[in-house]
Amino acid sequence: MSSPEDLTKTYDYAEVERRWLDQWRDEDFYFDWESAKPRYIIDTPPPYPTGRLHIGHALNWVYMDIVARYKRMRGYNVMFPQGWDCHGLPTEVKVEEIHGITKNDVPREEFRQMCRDLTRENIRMMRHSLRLMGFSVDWSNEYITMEESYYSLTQASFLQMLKNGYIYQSEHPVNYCTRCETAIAFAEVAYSENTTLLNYFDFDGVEIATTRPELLAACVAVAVHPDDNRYHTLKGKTLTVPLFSYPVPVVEDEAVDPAFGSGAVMICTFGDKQDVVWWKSHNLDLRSAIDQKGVMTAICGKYTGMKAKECREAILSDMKESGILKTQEELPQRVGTCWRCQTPIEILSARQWFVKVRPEEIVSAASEITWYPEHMQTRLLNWTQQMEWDWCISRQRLFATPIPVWFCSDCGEMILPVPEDLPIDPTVDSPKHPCPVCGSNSFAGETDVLDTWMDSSISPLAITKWDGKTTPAFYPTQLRPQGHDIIRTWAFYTILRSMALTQKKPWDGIMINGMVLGEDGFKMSKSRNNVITPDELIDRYGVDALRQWAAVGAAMGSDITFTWNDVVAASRFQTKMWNIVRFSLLQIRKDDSVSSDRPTELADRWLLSKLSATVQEVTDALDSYQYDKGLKAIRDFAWSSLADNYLELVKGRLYSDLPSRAGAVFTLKTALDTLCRLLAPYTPFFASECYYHLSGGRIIDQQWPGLDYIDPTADENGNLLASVVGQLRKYKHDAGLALNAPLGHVTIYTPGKTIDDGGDAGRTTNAEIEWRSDEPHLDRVLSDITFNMGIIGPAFRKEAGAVMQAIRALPPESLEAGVDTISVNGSDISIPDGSYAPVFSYAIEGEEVDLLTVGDALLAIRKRA
RNA sequence: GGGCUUGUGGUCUAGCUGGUUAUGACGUCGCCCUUACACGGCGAAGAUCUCCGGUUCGAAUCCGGACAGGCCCA
Repeated sequence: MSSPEDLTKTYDYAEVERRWLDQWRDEDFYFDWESAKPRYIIDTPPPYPTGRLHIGHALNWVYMDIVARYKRMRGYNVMFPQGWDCHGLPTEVKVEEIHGITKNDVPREEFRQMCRDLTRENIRMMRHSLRLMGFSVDWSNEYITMEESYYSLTQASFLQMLKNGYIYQSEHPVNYCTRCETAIAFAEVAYSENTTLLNYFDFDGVEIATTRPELLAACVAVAVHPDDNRYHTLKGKTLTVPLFSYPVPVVEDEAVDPAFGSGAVMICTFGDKQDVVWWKSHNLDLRSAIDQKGVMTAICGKYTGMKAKECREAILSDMKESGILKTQEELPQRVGTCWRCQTPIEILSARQWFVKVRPEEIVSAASEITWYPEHMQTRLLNWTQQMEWDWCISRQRLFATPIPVWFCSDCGEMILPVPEDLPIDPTVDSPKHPCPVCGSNSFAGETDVLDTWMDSSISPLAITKWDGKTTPAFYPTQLRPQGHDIIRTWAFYTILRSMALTQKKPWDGIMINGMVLGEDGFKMSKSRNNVITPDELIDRYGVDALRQWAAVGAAMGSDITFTWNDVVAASRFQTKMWNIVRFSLLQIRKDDSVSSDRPTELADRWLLSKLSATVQEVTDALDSYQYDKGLKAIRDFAWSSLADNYLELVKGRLYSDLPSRAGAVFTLKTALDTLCRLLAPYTPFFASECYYHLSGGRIIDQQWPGLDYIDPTADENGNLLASVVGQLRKYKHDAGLALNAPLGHVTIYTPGKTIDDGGDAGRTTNAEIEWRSDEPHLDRVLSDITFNMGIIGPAFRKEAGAVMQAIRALPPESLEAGVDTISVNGSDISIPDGSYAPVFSYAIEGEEVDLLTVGDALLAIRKRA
C-alpha cells in the first residue's frame, strides 16, 4: 500500500505511462481457448504495413481497446488480435524504388522476397508503435497475410468457392500498357494533357466524330441520344462499318452528349471507360482490334500486324481516298498513361477470375448484424442492390497470394491442388499427378494472383482458427470495427465470403468509425500540411490524453475534426482528477475508519445516488459504443458533482472528528474506487496509477462496477443542498465577503419538505443554518426607490431634482400603490409610468433580512452572527 | 451525375422519438491564491440553431428545395 507522499504534486504522465507499460504483460490480454466465460472476439482490421501508424489508426485502435478493456471487466473472454494485410501495389512500388529496379528485372521469386523483407521491417515498426500506445492487443493471435499459415487459408477458401460455383473465369476489360506488356491498376495510371485530332467521317450515311480511327475494326455499335431528333429514324436499324463492311446496331443511351461532335458516337471495344460501360449495359459484341503488344489483330484485314499508330495513319488515308473523311479539328484531351513509361494505356479484354455476387445472401446477412451507427447499413444495402458487375479477384501482379491452379498444356484441363498441399505457388510447384484427362505431364501454372481483399475478407475465419473446411466453433465473431470508407470493400467482401464459406454472418455487430480531419476541417494530407501524427500528440500530452481525445472527439461514425483544444481539455481533466484523488487520500488516511456501509447523511446519499446513475449511464453508453457519452458523464460527475459540490460540502466533516466523518470517508472511497473502474477502459494508465494508490491492486484485474445507491429523494434534496450552498457562496462573493467569513443566520424555508443536511451547509458556508418546513412569514417593507433617469430626465429636465425629491417624500403606502401625479411648488405634475421602481426589504419577526430563492426554497439571511 | 452523411455562440460540439432559460469544452472579460488543483474557483458577455418554403397552437428538432463540406461509387 502506498502512502500519500506517493502522489506527486503534479501528474507526470510520461513517467506513469512508461511504468505501467512495463507492468503489463502480454499474457494479461491473451484469449483463453479453454475458458467457460462468454467470448468476445474482435475482428481487428489488419493495417497495411506502411511502417507508420497514423492518427486514423490511433482513433480506430482506441475504440477497439476501450471495448476490449470494458468487456474484460464485464467478465468476457476477450480476443483482440492483431493482423497485417501485407499484399499490395504500394509495396511493389516501394521495392522498385528502393532497389532501383522494375519488377521484371529480377526473377519473380526474388522480387517477392524483397517485398516480404520490406513488409517484415514495416510490421516490426508498427508493432512497436502499437505497444507504446498500450493497446491491450492479444499478440498470441497475431496473423500476417503473406505468411504461409495465412495464405494457405486464402487459397483453401478460393478452392472451396471454386468448387461451390462461386468462382468463374471470364473475359474482362483491363488497363494495359502495351510497352510493358502488363496490366495496370487504376492507381498506376498517370494522366497527361495533349491535343489530338477529332475526325469527322461518313459512317454509312451518319456523320461520326472519333479520335481513335484505328479502332474502327473494333466498332460494335453506334450510339445516339434517345431524344436526338436528327437520328430518331435510325432507331432499331443496323449500319455497315466503313472499310470493314460488317453490320453494327444503333443503340440509344442517355449518356450520349448530342452537342459533342455530330451527336452520334461509335462504340469500340475498347476506346475508353465509357465504351466499357456501354458495352456492358447494351450487351454488345466484343471485337479486339489491338493485342497485348499493341499490334492490330486478325480482324483488322489489311491492317493486321500494323502497330496501332501505323494503322491509324493508314485508315485515315484510306478514308480520305474513299472520300468519307469530312473534316478534322483539334481537340484537347486527357489521356491515361503508364506511370512508368508514359505509354498511353489501352483497354484490352483479358481473361480474369471472378467471384459471383449474390446480393440476396449479403442483404440477409447484413440485416442480421447490428450496425453502429445504424445508418451505415444503408450504405451497404444500397451498394449491394445496385451491383452490376461481379467481383474481379485476379490481378496481374507479383506480391500477392498466388491463384492455386494449373492448366494442362496439352488439353487445357484445370488442375487443382489437394488441400493438404497448400499453400502452393503454381509458378514454382507442379501438380503431383499427370493430367487426369489426357495423362500429360506438362502444365502451365496460373500467373495471376489474388486481389488483396481476398486475403483480408477471411479475417474473422482466420482468427477463429478455421481449418479451411468446417465452420469454427467460435464463429461468428462478436465485433467488426472499421472505418466507413471501406464499407463497400472490406465489410462487403467479408460478408460475401462468410456466407459463401460458412452460410453464416461473420460478426454479431459492426462498429463504424469516422475519419480524422485536420484542424482546417479537411482530410489530412501532406500537401495541405495539416497532418498531425500520434507521436506528436503523445509527446506533448501522453497516451491517455490521446485516448480521451479519440473517445470524446465525436459520436461513433462521425468524422472528427482534430483540435488541440480537446487534447488540452483531456489533459486538464487528468490533472483535476489527480488532485481530487490526492486530496481525498490525504483526508481518508488521517482516519480511514468506516462505520457504516450505507451512509446516512444527505450529502453522502446524494453523491452515491449520483454515482450510481453515472455508472448506469456509462454502462449503457459503452454497451452501445457511444464512447463520447460515457466519458462526458464521467467527467461531469467527477468535476461537478464530486469536486465542485461534494468535496466542498464535506470538507468541514473531514476536518472534524464527528461520527459522521466515517460516512464521508466511505463515500469518498466508494466514489474514487468506482471512478477508477469507469475510467479504466478510457485512460488505462491514469486509472491504473490512481487505483494502485487507492488499493494497491491492478485495475486491469478488477470487475466493472455495479452500484445501487439510487435514491430519488436524496437526489432531489441533495441538488437543493448543493444549490443553496452555491447561492450562499455567490451571495458572499457579491457582498465582498471572504468565502470562509462568518455569514450569520440563514433560515431556509422549504415548505412541505423536511431536510436534514447533518450540518454540512453550515460548516461549508460558516453560517448558522436553520432548515424549516413551514411557510415563511415575511413582512415586506418598502425601504427605498430607484429612479429611471432615461424617463425622468427628458420629461422634467431642470425640474427633475425637485420631482424626485417630492416623490421620495411621499408615504410608503402611496409609493407602493403607484403615483400618477404629484404636486411640486403648487402645480400638479403627472408622472409617467416607469419613472421609478420601489425597492423592498424583508423582515422576519421585525428583523430585516436579505432574501435568496433557490427553486421553491426561500433563503432568509440575517447578517451578523 | 448517384447513394449515404453533416451544417448549432469566435472555434469544436451536445441536443434532433417536436414545447428546454439550446449543453459542454476551448477562447474572451470581471472578481478571487478559500487548509487538493490558478492546468483552479465563482460570475459575465457571446447563437436570427446555413438559407428558403411547408406541416403544426408551437420546429434546432418532422417534410420539400437550395447552398456548402465529407465518404464511397459512377
